[in-house]
Amino acid sequence: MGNGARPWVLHVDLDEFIAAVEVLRRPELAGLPVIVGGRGDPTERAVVSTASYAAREFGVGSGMPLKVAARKVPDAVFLPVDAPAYEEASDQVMATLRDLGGVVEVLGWDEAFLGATTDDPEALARRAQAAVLEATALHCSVGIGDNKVRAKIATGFGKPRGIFRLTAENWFEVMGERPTVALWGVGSRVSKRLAGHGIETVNQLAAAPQELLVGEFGPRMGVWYSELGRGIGPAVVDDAPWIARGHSRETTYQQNLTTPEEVVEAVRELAAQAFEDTAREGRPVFRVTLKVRYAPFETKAIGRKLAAPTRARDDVVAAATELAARIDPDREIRLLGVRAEMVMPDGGDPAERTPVRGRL
DNA sequence: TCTGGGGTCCTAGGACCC
DNA sequence: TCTGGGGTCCTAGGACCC
Repeated sequence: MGNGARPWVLHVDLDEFIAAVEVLRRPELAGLPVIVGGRGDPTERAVVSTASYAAREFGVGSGMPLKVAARKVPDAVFLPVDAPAYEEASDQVMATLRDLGGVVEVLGWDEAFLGATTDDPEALARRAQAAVLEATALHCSVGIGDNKVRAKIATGFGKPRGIFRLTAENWFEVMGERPTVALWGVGSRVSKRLAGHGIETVNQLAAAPQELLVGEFGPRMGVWYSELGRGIGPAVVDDAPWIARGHSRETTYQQNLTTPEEVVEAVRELAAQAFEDTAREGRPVFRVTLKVRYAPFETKAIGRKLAAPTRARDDVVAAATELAARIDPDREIRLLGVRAEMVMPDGGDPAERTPVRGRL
């Protein structure tokens, strides 16, 4: 064989990342049900960030309300979220991956794509696992694919601590009979809309006429879902530094806000905080958006483009305050958020953007 | 059973202009 | 009295991800 080397996409995903970082600094917690979320108080309104595998055996998972988790595992260890600690561990992991010689595209605290040309992607995957373990004492799983979609989905079949390869060759064999919601980028809503057209499985999505999907989801998402069903997706791993389009601050109140005064005060505070995040980057704010969650769970967005881009805190706070007047004062408010956008939503050439969701 | 906080991107539809 | 077609910009809202 002259050279079987070809480009591969690896998706590296840390196992129970946040819980694992906590266990590293508190070894006595190893093997116990550990649940990290909110301020670590399971009586508060907050959700699970990560549960250790021991806790997952009781049915606890990310996104679950802490109160529910506590009911399932009353003697679990509940810990508060410590973002700086996870960022530090994450930085170490990413630096280790970069040393492997490929292109690293960071997706979040605990995952990254690794693009490399090799004739033995499994060997590279094992090297990545060993290097990360040695540098950080953290375990990870690796998905190998001929594009990002397949690599990302493959990782799930490798967990924990494993490696799985998913390519055009075994795509339908592995994914064909699975429900569409198993696809990266298809959630409960889209899977229900697909089911409305009789599309329940990946096989059925792959066979569906593209015009049908475009009619249902629009020109971009329709085409995207059609390709997703066949496992088709972008294969270019891009290590360009990530630049945030905007920053937001939001808070869920332990007691619902009930008076206009409380609401305005909260909005001003959140706006000032969101402004600080943008100011730190020295970029102007183009647009301000308010997010309101009325009890029990109805979300509204109220936004406005600024007359002129601004770098002044007072402008951002004033715009948010003005928008706050449109919040219904007769309803109970359980969450408020303010987002300051530094790039217009339609900024950039749409043709250059791939609708892969989930970038941190 | 009760739902975080940080993001990204897409679409529908109204306003406005020629 | 009845009533174009096309384009752009903007807001609201939806959906998804970690």
